[in-house]
Amino acid sequence: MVRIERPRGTRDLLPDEMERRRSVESIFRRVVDRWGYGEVKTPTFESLDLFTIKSGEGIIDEIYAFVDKGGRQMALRPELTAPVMRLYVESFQVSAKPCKLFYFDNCFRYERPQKARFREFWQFGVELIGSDQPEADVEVIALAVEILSSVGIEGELRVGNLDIIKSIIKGLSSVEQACIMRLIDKNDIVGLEDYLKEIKAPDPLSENLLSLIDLKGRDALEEALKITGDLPELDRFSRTLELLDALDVEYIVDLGIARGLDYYTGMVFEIYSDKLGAENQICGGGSYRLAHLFGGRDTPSTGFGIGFDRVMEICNPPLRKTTTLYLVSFDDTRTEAMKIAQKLRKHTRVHIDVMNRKFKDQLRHANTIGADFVLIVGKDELESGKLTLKEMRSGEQELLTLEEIIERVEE
RNA sequence: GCCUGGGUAGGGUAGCUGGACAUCCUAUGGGACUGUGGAUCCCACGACUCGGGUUCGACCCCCGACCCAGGCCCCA
Repeated sequence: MVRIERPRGTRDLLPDEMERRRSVESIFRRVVDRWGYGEVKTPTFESLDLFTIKSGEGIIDEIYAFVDKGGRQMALRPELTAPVMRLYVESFQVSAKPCKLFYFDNCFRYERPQKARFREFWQFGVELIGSDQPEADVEVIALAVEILSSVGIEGELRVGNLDIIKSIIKGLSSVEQACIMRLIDKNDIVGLEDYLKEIKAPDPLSENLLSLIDLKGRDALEEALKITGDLPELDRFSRTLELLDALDVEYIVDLGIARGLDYYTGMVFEIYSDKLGAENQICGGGSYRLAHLFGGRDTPSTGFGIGFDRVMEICNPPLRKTTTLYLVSFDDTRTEAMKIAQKLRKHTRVHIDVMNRKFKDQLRHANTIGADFVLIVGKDELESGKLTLKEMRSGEQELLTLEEIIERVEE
């Protein structure tokens, strides 16, 4: 017999873990609801084109792609921004702006699995569509920060801006620009220097670029101003940071972050945790333009995706404690016991023997599964109209009516 | 795709530079035990990741694959 194994990079999620995940999920949902975002769900697979148009070369070779029986090129979604924007173009283009959407779904990437990196993983994210104002950028950042802090995660927020970098290299070809952005994203400074020499970029450009991406922290903006001169993008970025300050959102300016996906335009941000291993980014986002690529009008948007599995690695969500009742019965009282169990399930969690175990073994089993109470439904009890409720922890028991029992277990 | 370290019952382990039915703990199911759990005892269940090679003989040595953990890369 061949044992079928779980596909590489995937996980089975067992009841305890699912309970933790549902707890975090419901906290996240509550936050985005308070901010007025509506949930959307898109298909698990889409046309391959949706992801190859603008997500960048990087994503193509890690996509789960296949040809369906009709000969169509399809792909399991590697991320959700593109699908949500496709959905937006189809359904929300003429709706009131801004359009505020959130999602929580699984994504697939063909990568080498390691700590907090899987081939099937979950993303919780939002897209704020229709505004290119700093206020929109700030709302999205602040929301990301609040979602994470709602489960006790205080990550390191880094905020950057691609417009500023792009203003310096706008004279270069688009291929050269893309290549430069990729090297910046990789933080490959040596590679970047080599590349600038290779394409014979003018010296001032190279110098400016290299010093710009090196800017980090408080003074970054002023320094950038010295390098680039007055730029409208700089003003906007300044306003963004001002608003973050006003909201007491802590951040580090980092003009060296570039993001792996090619569709980002202006503001970009990433949130890191020091509690994870090599895969320490728990959130990434920024402003982008995608709608026009999917047949819609050119529309500014801002969004982020949170790596849900990474969040689960580092947080301890509150778990709801439900009183567990184990109903012990005998051959001659089984039917009645099952009826009683049905009634009690309206009030709490109830187990009943389905193994035809003997009395003592039922009790033993109630103990091993951690039942809070055992309710004994025997002939004597049924005749008296009361049932024996035993508290497992203390071992104390008493005869009570069904109503009294309900009152007790609902406490 | 690359690097490092690993794969023995459901979980945890012992055995090994080759020798008979692979050790123990735990979990699970049953019994001792006819209406009072956690203990104890007994029984059952259940594994050498897979495929080659070397050998009279491989869990052990060699090669490869697969999978796992961690790192590179990339990302969430």
